[in-house]
Amino acid sequence: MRYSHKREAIQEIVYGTNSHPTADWIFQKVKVKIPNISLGTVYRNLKQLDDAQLINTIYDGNIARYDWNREPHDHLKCKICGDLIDVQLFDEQIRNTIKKQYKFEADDVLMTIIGTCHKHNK
Amino acid sequence: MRYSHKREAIQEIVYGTNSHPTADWIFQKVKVKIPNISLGTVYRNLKQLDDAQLINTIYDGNIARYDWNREPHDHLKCKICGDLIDVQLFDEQIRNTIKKQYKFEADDVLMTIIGTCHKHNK
DNA sequence: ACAATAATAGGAATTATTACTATTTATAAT
DNA sequence: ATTATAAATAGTAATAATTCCTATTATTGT
Repeated sequence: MRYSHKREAIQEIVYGTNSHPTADWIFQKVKVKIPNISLGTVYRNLKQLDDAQLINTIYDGNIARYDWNREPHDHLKCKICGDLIDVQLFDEQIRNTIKKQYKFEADDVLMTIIGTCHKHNK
Repeated sequence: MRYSHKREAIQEIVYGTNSHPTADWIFQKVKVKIPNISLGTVYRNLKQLDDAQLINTIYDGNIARYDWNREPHDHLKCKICGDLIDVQLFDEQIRNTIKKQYKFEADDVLMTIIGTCHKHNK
């Protein structure tokens, strides 16, 4: 993968937020610094960064979000405000159980817990 | 929700497969029985059936799939053949841990394990 | 400096899904 | 049974997210 000024800028933006941004959000941000960048370039580079294991792609409903956090982790999704919150659950335990119980070679455990976050406590 | 011949046919199709079909797959199937049905009708009725808790919507990457199985369960997704396999994991345990550890009122635990299914064993 | 080729802009194409509107249909009231 | 009502529908347009295409530009090895 050859160096590119634009890919670097895109990566910096993903690394600079905890908000699990969408491609379009990243596009809006990067456009401020590099006005002539195109949305296609953002998508292409996000894919390359994902392939290179530099970022992570999360599917939230039917929209892709991007995450700098490469550690195995899970998400709490608040059904009220839509926030995605990072949490660490029992990854290794689950992986091993699955392998034994279901004869399935597990690479990755994707877990999203839908509910209501603490901001909305009555 | 008023009775509809088409909704009944759509529901029967979802209930008649374990393949977690997409809206378009369902549309192709129902069209054989009811040739003048439209894709919009399929989407509208799938949404109504989901709202009425008669079926379940699963987001697989960024495509919606539908499932008759309303029991809390999880999925193994084979990265080679794309199959989604139903499994039962530790739902209650996870739900309770999350509630205590993260102050998050969990309604639903969505878990997908990415890996390689037994069909592809070398 | 230059050649090879990856990266890009800009826009078209694609895919999944939702929205709109005139017409049809289920069903409740007469 | 007839009629009134509002939900359901077909057919199509619109939208949203993403990918594809092609002529041009930029990076990098020599």
